Amino acid sequence: MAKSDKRQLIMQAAERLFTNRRFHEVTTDDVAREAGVGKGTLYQYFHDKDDLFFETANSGFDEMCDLLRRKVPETAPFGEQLLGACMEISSFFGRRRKLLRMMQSEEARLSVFNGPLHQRWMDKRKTLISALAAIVARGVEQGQVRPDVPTEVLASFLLGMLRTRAADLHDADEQFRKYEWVVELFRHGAAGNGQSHLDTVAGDASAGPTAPEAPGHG
Amino acid sequence: MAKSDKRQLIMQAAERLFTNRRFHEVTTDDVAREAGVGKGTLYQYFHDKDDLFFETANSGFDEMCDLLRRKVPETAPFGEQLLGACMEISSFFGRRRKLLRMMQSEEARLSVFNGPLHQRWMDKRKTLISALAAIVARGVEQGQVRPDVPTEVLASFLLGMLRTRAADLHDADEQFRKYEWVVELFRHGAAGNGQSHLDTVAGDASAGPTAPEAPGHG
DNA sequence: TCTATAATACTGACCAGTCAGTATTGAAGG
DNA sequence: CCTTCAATACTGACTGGTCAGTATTATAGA
Repeated sequence: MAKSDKRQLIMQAAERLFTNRRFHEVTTDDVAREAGVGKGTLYQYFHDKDDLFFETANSGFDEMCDLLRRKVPETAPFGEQLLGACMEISSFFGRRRKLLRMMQSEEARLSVFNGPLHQRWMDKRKTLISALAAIVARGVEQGQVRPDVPTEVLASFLLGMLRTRAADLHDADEQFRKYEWVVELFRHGAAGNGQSHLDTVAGDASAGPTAPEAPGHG
Repeated sequence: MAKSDKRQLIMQAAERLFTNRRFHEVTTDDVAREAGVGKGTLYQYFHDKDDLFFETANSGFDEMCDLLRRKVPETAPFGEQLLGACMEISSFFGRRRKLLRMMQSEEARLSVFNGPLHQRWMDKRKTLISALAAIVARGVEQGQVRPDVPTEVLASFLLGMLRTRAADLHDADEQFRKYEWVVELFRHGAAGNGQSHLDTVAGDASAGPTAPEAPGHG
């Protein structure tokens, strides 16, 4: 087994555990057992328990950036890109809801300090925001997005809305949990125009973002 | 000293510590010392360390609901209420940024489980959302908000946008951190109308007349 | 042989919660 | 006023268990 494989293996095990219990409720023995490796091996790949936790939480950004890069067609028109990106992120948040929680929790913690970890976290985050901002920028070029707000700011709000959809609307009417609503509200706001842009979508149940948790762990 | 005073005292000390370090990095000895009480006293007012943490994080909702109730005029027109509510919440998130983080972190944790604490948390949260939803409902009545999305859903997105503003836009251009932008984007979306509603805020807006503006918050 | 690993034993720091004892309060009686 | 007493609030040293990280040994593959 290659080195990187084993590192992956450990992080996956860590994710299964850390997403279901708090940091101090998961022991390194637990992680080693779950991963099927010796306890000492953890320390070959990670400096300490904190490092393992951080790396695990941090990995979510890489995965999202990957998704956007692979799944969103680079040359599509703005509307299509926006919808595609939101679909991918929504789907990710749905599949990996617990990882999202773990990321939120870690981000909340790190934001209090100014250490090197905070910097690394913000860099990763910025990469994701930039990817979204690039799409928004196309919207500006094509005259579909207001040019008077920085694209990064709009991208932050968009990501925030997707987060809200995934995290806070779990009990809301399924219809309004659809990611298309996020796009609709992001583009046209709550005032709307008295006419939903989602006529073709409202009754359609094909969207996937409400799928059950992927890395389930009893 | 009355009983409730001491309880307050302990929670304030707990907030100071828990907002700067993680749960497992704060000892009950720390809290007792910070509060200036004996360790045993903690256990007179809180069942255990978890209880103390929960109560402390949870208190933020009460404070926000209080603010909305006291500061937002009940009979004002929709636009004014919306702006007022956003100002109060933004201000709260600014003043108590670390408590916001603590709340996020706790919410992230609780959402993984289905215990009674989760229920209590969600109830408190719902109270806040309902208060916002009531304002949004006035907007619907007055024809200023689209009637095809439940007010609670819109309220969730609004709260999410305020959260994004407070938590994620800390490095953004100060101009776009103004809570008025949240209101603007919430109402009219990223597509805008090619004309900012925030003439006094948007630096490049060529339109002259100034809109009435609430004072900036600290 | 050499390297990476699993398995597991070990240790020393750490800490939540307890409880026996102390301080404070307030009421009742003189 | 002072004293006594009971009830309540409070304290902090102590304990028993926990656990991160290290050391050791044995094994397997290159």
